Amino acid sequence: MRDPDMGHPRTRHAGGRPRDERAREAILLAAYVLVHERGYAQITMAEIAARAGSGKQTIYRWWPSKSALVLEALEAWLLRMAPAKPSTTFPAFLVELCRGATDAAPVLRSLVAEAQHDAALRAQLKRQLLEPRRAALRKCLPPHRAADRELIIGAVYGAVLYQLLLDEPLDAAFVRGVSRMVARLT
Amino acid sequence: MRDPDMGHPRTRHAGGRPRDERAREAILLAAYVLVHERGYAQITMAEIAARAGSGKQTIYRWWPSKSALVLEALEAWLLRMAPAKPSTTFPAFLVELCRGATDAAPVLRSLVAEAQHDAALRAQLKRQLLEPRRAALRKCLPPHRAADRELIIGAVYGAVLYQLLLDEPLDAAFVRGVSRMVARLT
Amino acid sequence: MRDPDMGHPRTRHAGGRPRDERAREAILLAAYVLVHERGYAQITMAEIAARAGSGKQTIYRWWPSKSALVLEALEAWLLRMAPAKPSTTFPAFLVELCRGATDAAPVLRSLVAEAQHDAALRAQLKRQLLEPRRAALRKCLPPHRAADRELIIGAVYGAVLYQLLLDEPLDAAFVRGVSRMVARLT
Amino acid sequence: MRDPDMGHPRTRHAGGRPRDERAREAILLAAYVLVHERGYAQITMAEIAARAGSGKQTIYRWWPSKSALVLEALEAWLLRMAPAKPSTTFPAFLVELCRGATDAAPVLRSLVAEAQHDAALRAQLKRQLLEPRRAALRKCLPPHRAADRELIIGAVYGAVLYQLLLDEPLDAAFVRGVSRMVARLT
DNA sequence: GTATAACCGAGACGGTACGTCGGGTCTTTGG
DNA sequence: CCAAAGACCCGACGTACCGTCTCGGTTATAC
Repeated sequence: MRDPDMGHPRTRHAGGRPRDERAREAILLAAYVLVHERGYAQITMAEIAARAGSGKQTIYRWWPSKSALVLEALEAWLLRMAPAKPSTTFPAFLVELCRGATDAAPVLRSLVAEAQHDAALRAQLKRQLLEPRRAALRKCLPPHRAADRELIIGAVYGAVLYQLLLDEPLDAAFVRGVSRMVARLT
Repeated sequence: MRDPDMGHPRTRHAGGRPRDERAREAILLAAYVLVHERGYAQITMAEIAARAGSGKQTIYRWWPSKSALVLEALEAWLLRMAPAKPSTTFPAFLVELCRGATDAAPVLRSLVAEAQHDAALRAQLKRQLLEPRRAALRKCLPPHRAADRELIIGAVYGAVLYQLLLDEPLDAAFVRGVSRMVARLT
Repeated sequence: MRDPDMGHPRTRHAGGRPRDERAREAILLAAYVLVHERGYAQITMAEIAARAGSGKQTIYRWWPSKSALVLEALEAWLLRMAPAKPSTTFPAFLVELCRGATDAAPVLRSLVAEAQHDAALRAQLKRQLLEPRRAALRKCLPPHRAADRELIIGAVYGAVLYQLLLDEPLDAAFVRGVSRMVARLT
Repeated sequence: MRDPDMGHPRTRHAGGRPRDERAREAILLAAYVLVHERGYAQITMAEIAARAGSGKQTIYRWWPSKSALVLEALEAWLLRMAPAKPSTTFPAFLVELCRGATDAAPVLRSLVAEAQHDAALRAQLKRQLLEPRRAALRKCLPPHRAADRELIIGAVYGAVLYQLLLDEPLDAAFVRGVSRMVARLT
């Protein structure tokens, strides 16, 4: 979202008041926190605006919908939480993944849920959230036939998704089990 | 703590007009068909009532919410579609599972989505829909250490869930791949 | 309502269970009391039935609508309260009228109100409630030109209606004033 | 206890989109016209909103109930229809009154009806609609003892109310009759 | 400076669905 | 056939939230 026009280090801003970055951050934070606390469906745009000390229009000026806002709020949060250097072994990767997923669980779940009635959001979710992480996982696995590798990746993310969506824990036992399973497949 | 109707195998209906079974079935069918055709979020309770030739109040008398209704609608539909005898080998089971999941995809997705904002529905979904199918899958797998077996089951259902929720196909290639993967794990 | 078939001292009752007079009276009383206590609009048919210890259908079997029921309930009550012999002088008549109207005020008001959206009830109200009382008043007035007499009657009932509907008292002062006014007109 | 906006003759609109006066007028007009055409009970808030090209919420934002809305709609209509200069003789006043009451009959009746289940509306009706007109009538009558004068006023408005609520005409004959009656009392 | 333009908070707007309520009908069991 | 019970259809209610529009004001560049 907000692809900056490719080459201009700062958007040219040809007159008019510039965007208020403080408002932007306050909105993203408010969206994340509120959805985390009470769940996507319980939160209204008016409430996010009020918490961020902004007006609703300021939100709709920059994000097309509630779901797009929450998706970016999640991305921003993941970015803040990202480790200095990425994991390189599978178990380390999985630990990191499970930790992040557990922390952001309510938001993540809400987004996956919302994406089920919105094909555009679904595509965006895959492109912006999932695909980069699939790529990261790919680097942690030994070489394989491509089809097999993608299947394993699907099984790993699927298992995580299952635990996440059905209230099962993403704990150390889960990590150990999946790691062993993956080890046996490679 | 004694069953009050004293030996009557079914509750005897103690006065008042009995529940109209035809309305019940019409409502469940309408809910399933409409959600399947146009998607959960696009369908209103009023529309389901109209299609079923019933009043909204009749729906709310028996189901507490749209999601509870759609869950029961899905169960009723699955019951109608259930094969005469259950599969016994893993690939046959998976084929059957993928076929059912593909047919009911819009409804299934909606329910998983809705369950993300509703812990009670989530529990009900696990208990009434998932757990029986996990048990069925368990019978198709060779004996294992219990922990490993549950993990494999989670990976299989997770992979299916992933494909289902993210618009990926549950096709023959997927079935072959997962079958091969499971074979290597056993 | 329920014009008794004129000549049969008891309806012929050709087989089947006879009407339960106790239920009829309980319903009329419940209707009157409840409307008197809480007002027409606040009372539901279900509530009247419950208070009367009857079913809703028993009400609808004998009365076509809520307004018809309340009208008959009022008539029954007025009948019970009717004095042994009718007044013959105007002031005595007016005293009696004001007393009855004050006692039954909530019910009377509700009926006049309801009659405003229901032409049939309006006609019935005039025919069954008002016309007999206009006739009674006519007898208390000295002879006049017909047109003048009807106008005076209209002014008297109008003044009472005004006080009744607008929360003004139908007290001794009112009676004295109207009596003096009528005296000057005759 | 000082007017906070310090000399500004009209409230200064302290932020936010100001109330849309066009919507306000459209709603009042729609309410009046619809109630006039089809009757209070047959009209729904949704219908008024649709006819006014507004949303239901916009109505509920500014009026607490259908009856309050219709009362204001009637007042607005009476204001639009008000004659340039008020009548000064009683017969002229009565003609004017009967004409207005006949024109607005369906709306007026509905309001009186509704006021019977709502003490607040009843008070408002008396204060805003009736009291000013009683005062106007007072000026058309020759001096009297106060108690007698109020009684005459009550009888006149009562007679009009009676005709209005019971489907009797407010025609020339009525005006002549009442005028004659009042003449004899003065 | 002053004009212009895009921004900001606030909050009213049109619209859609919600879940509830009550009127009047229908369908049981039982007397 | 009547009575109690209670489910049924229908349709209006008042509320909630979405995403848009419109104010008064603010803060930048452009002239």
